[in-house]
Amino acid sequence: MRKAGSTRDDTWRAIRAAGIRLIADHGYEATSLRLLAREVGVQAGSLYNHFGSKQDFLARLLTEIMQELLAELETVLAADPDPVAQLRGFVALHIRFHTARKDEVFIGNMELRSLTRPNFKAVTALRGRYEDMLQAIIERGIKAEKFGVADARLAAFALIAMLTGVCNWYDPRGRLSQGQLIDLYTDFACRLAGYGGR
Amino acid sequence: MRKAGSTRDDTWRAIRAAGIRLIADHGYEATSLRLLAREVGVQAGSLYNHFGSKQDFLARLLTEIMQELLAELETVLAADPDPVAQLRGFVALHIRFHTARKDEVFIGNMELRSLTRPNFKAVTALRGRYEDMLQAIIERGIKAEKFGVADARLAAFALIAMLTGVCNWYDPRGRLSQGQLIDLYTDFACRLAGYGGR
DNA sequence: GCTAAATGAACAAACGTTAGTTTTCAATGC
DNA sequence: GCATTGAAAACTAACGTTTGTTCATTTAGC
Repeated sequence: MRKAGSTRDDTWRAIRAAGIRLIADHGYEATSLRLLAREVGVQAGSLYNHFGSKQDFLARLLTEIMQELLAELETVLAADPDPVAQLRGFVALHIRFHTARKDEVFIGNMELRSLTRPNFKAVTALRGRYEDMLQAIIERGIKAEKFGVADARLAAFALIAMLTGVCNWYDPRGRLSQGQLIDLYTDFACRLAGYGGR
Repeated sequence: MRKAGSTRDDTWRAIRAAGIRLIADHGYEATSLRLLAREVGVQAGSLYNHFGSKQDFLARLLTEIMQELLAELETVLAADPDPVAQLRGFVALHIRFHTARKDEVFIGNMELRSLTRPNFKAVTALRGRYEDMLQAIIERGIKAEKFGVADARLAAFALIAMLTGVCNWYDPRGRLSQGQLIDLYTDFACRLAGYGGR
């Protein structure tokens, strides 16, 4: 049987959207395929027309997220070689991404542990590149005598952790707008990097 | 049947230790009571002599952790009323706690979602008090004209997120010692709070 | 008419939890 | 100091669900 007006892409998008929401709410392990299927409006077995296994599904979600984040970061960095501009761009991108696509980023941080070893390695490799890119910005800023920190790698970790925290509490209807958040966090980031100009 | 030389407290400590390690490694949902029991050297049913349910067990772990962290913070704050000293004390305590008891803190951050509503509310209330205490330090620092930040609440969130990040990657055999970490993060925190003296 | 997407039923395995039984510990009375 | 006893902590076995996944079948799209 095949549903009227159903195409591969439409169904996949519905599965993806429901999966992200359910996993963000209940966690990967606690999200059963039967619940996911019900949310999509389909039987559990039908999901296997769209992924090989539950584990494949998670790996695909997390990989895509990290790849998109990396691609956007590369665009930002290509726009201006100046370390100060790049740090500002990094903060703005990170906050925008982490507020606009909160659920996806949230599971990207929380569900790494649910990946099998090979999938885990693949996704954390992408994450490692992201960290390395921020570290490189900071190091070039130090060479250019714009930034001043004792340990660029630790500063990168501290910055990312600080910025990523927003996806734990951000509420679009909350006290602060996305723009305000970017401004405030940019200030924090510049202070942390030891940037005098601000 | 009762094992030779087994007392309530000994077994509970073993269950607690194994539970923390297993949940930190695989997550709460993915940690079965049979695996936990095997690790303790006991049958699955025997665990119910020590907790009412798996959910009770998790709630107890997370509550105890937060209570201990809060108690230690209160001791630190009582030692010196000066906001600058308190901020330094906060950072040192937080890093010490998050490196020495990495696994416990890790599950304290990750497994909140696995708590039932009432348990969740109880634990996040404790966490809220922790955040409020840091916010209060910052606000008193601003009044004393030692600190300068536009938004004390956001600064508190940013600080805690930054510091809590260490439990995601800290390795006791890693590049930086606990003492070095505290020094470097204290510097970051002071910068973030806009403290000129440092 | 061929392929692709959906169905519904079934699978074995694993889950949290309970019940009844057995063994040990610790306190009591002599 | 030794025997008795009640409670505590462990065992084994089983329960009813739920889980991820498979398979043969049916139907819609190109």
